[in-house]
This record gives sequence, structure tokens and C-alpha cells, in this order.
Amino acid sequence: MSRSGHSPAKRHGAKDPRFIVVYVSQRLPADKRRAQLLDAAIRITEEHGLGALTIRAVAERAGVSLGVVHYCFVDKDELVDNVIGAANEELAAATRAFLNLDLSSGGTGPAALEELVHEALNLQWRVISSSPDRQLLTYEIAAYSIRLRPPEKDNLALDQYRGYDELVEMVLRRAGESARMEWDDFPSIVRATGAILDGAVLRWLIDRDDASFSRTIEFGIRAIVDSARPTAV
Amino acid sequence: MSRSGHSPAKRHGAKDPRFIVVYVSQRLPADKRRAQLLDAAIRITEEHGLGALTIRAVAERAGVSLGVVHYCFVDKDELVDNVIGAANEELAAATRAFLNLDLSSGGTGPAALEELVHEALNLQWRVISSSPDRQLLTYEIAAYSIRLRPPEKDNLALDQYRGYDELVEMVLRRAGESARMEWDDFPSIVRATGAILDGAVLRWLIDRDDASFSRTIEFGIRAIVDSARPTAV
DNA sequence: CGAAGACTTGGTCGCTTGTCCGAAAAGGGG
DNA sequence: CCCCTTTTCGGACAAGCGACCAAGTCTTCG
Repeated sequence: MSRSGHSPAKRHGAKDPRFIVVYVSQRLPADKRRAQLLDAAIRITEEHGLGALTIRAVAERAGVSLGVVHYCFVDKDELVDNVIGAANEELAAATRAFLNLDLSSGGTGPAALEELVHEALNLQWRVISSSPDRQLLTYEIAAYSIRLRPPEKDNLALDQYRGYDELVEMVLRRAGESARMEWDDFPSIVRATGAILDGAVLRWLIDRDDASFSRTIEFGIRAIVDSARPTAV
Repeated sequence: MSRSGHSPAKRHGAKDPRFIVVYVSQRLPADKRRAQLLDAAIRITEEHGLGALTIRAVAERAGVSLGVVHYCFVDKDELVDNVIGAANEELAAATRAFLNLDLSSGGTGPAALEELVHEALNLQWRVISSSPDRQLLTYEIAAYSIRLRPPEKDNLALDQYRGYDELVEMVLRRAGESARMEWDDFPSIVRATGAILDGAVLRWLIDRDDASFSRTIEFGIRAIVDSARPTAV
């Protein structure tokens, strides 16, 4: 006890010029600290699953003591909610990134549509394959939120899939506009596209078979293109 | 302490004929007990997820004391492995049940194929929609097993999806034979079918939207049928 | 400078978990 | 009948968890 503690840079002496004292402020305003902790929590959850998301693990990873976490998050629930929310927000950000994707080259007609959809899914595939842990977390969040039946506020997973739908919908719509093709019952096409992508990714997470994944996606693309018809002028 | 304990039916007196003493043997040979505990464990896991699978919960549900569970299962890991194994086995049993499905009526050609596939998926749908908890467990097992990277023996989820593939493959092959249709690259069709079914089910678990699920499946069926061609004679 | 407030610490509490063990209780065969 | 094996019990244990708090340390601003 007593009042010792090792104050960071008070007692540097400043006698020996071979040593410089770098004072890394370990003291942070609450919002910065909160962001840092949230970041640590996200990484932990991505790497080891929702079950490993623990106040203690977060504190240790961030290099702070237990109390700090409770100072920035009242509950563990609040922490979990924020991790899930951040994951969903990340998905929404991915959607925004797709806004900048050039989906306009090529001509019109089915071949052009196939080319465009293919390109978009390829881009998506690069994102997915580079962060399998992140993808797995998506499924864990879905399962977690489904288990939280009546008491909790509405389905966390719905947010997630709302963003997912928006992403798929935007890509398909823009590809269709560019290739001058359209679909009857567009929402169903969007949902089916999401389903096959989702199923293929889950399967890939299990066996990491890139080639099979590709073929599944090719099958999906063909079905999507085949169910489109030229836009009436 | 002492040597009291309440022996089950020793001290029934047999004086008052208004009371009968039914002695339910609570003492079971280890293998029977094991089966009973495993059953309790499966139900718990289906209802509340892998995270709720607890030695204590199993003991309580089976109405035995803690020690009994450890008498029948050395580890919690052994218990978990058995629960997962039982779930996989159940899937395999479902496959066997499909062997008795009559997939032969109707004529030949695409229309007949569509009819048959439709019928089979409808049957599958009845199974799925009647046990959502069971389906969710499937996804949880997949996630759980993916997180168990190097040390554990090979991917538990692979067993699961091996059974899944067999089911889909058998149904498609028999439907194709009956309708005299076949596919190039049959394995890819099987995998894509599994993927879209998987994705659609997961999505349904989240929003329980039967109509959307149906439309997604219809989309899948059309794509499957469209990619088939008449069998060469 | 000095007080007020923001931030951090390190510990404690009560609870649940998996694991383990000694002893009691049944059942069956001699 | 008693003895030996199988089965069951109930408690104990350490570890890990979320929650909480009193005190300490630093910053800021009047």
C-alpha cells in the first residue's frame, strides 16, 4: 500500500543523456478509452468467439485494470451490445464502400450482367476470404441473437441482415441498371442471392475449399442472370 | 451424517392399504444411465444452446447428483463430443428415412423433376420448421467446431456436413433418375443446393418469414431444374 | 496554488463452473 | 447370510466470472 505507485515520468532523473524518457500517456479521456476497449473486445471476439468475450480478457488485452472496463461500460451486456453493433456498423461501412465500385463498364444484356455480378461477388469474396474470423463472428452473432427470445429488444441479427440485404440489393440493382436488365420480384432475388452467398460462406468456413466455393457462386450467378430479362424501354 | 439416508422402499410398513408403494428403480446400469444423461444433455443443448450445456444442468434435468454424470462421462469434453455426435447421427438417420420416400411418381422431363424436387424439399421443410431449435443447434455446432482449430481431432462440423451432403445428393439423384434427367458436375449441384438450403434456413431462423423462405426455395428449385438435361438413352 | 473532477488501481464479494473424493447404499452371487 | 462390485450421493475445492468500491493519482481550470 502506502502512496508509492510508480508514477510514469516524474522520476526520470534526466541525468544520463543515453536515455530518453518517452511519456506515453496511459491516462485517456473516457471516450478514447472506451473506443480502445471496444476495439480490444472486437478483436477478442473475432479471434475466439463470443464465449471468450470477457471483461477480464478485454482489460488484459488493453493493458488496463478491471475497474477501467466497468468505468467505461456499465454492464457486460453493454459491452456485448457494442461489439455486435460495431460488427453491424462495419458491414454497413462495407456497403458504403461498394458505392464507389464502378459497375458500369461492359455493354448490356445477360452477358454484361453476368460479368458485372461476377465482378461484384469476386470483390466480396476477397473481403470474406481475408477475414474468416470476422465472418464466423457473423454467424455466432446470429445464433446468439436467436437464442435471446422474448425479453430482449428486437432481434440483433435483424440489423445485421438488414445491412446484408442492402449490400446485396444495391449491387444487384446497379448491375442490372448498367446492363439494362431487371427482375420480376426483385426482393426475392435479393434474398435468394443472400441465402446462397451465406450458405456458401458458412460451408467454406468449415472446409476452406476455395474451388467448391467458386463453383457454388458460379451456379448462383447463372441462376440470377437467367432469371433476369431486358429492361423495357 | 450417520447411516440414515432414506432407502426407497424398505420402510413402507405395508400397513395402510390406501397407500401403495411403487418402487421406481433409480439405480441404473452405467450404459443405461449414460444414455439417459446424454438424452437430457441433448435436450438442454437444443433448447438453450451449447453454452448452456453444463454438468450441473444435465444432472438436475436427469434428477441425479453431480457425481453420477462424472461417473458416466470422464470429461465435460466427452459429454460435448457425444452430444455433437448424437446430433450428427440424428442427421444420418434422417437420411435413412428419406430412403423410404417415394420419389417415382409423375412422368419424365423438367416438369416432373421440378415436381419431385419440390416434394422432397417440402418434406425437408416440414422437418425443419417443426424443430427450429434443433436447426439452430446445427449452426452452433458448426461455429463451435470451426473455433477448435489445430489441437482437436478433425473438424466435427465436417461429419455434420458430410451427412448433409449425402442427404441432398441422394434426394437429387433419385429425383433425377425418376424424371430421367441428369446434371453435368453433379457434386457442384449438390453443394449449391445444400448452400442455398442452409442459407435460407438460417435466414428463416432469424425472421421466421415462411413466405420469403418459400420463395427462396422456389428460386433454388428453378435453378436446379434449369441446369439439368434429359438423360441420354 | 489549490480544489474539483476525471481517471485508475487493486482488491473483495458472491456466484457458477468443472473436477474430484470418501463414504453410503443397493444389488447379486457365494 | 455376508461380501464384493457397481452405482449413487453430497460435499469440497480451485478457478473464472461479473459486479462493486474505497482509495489513490493525475489533469484541468478557476
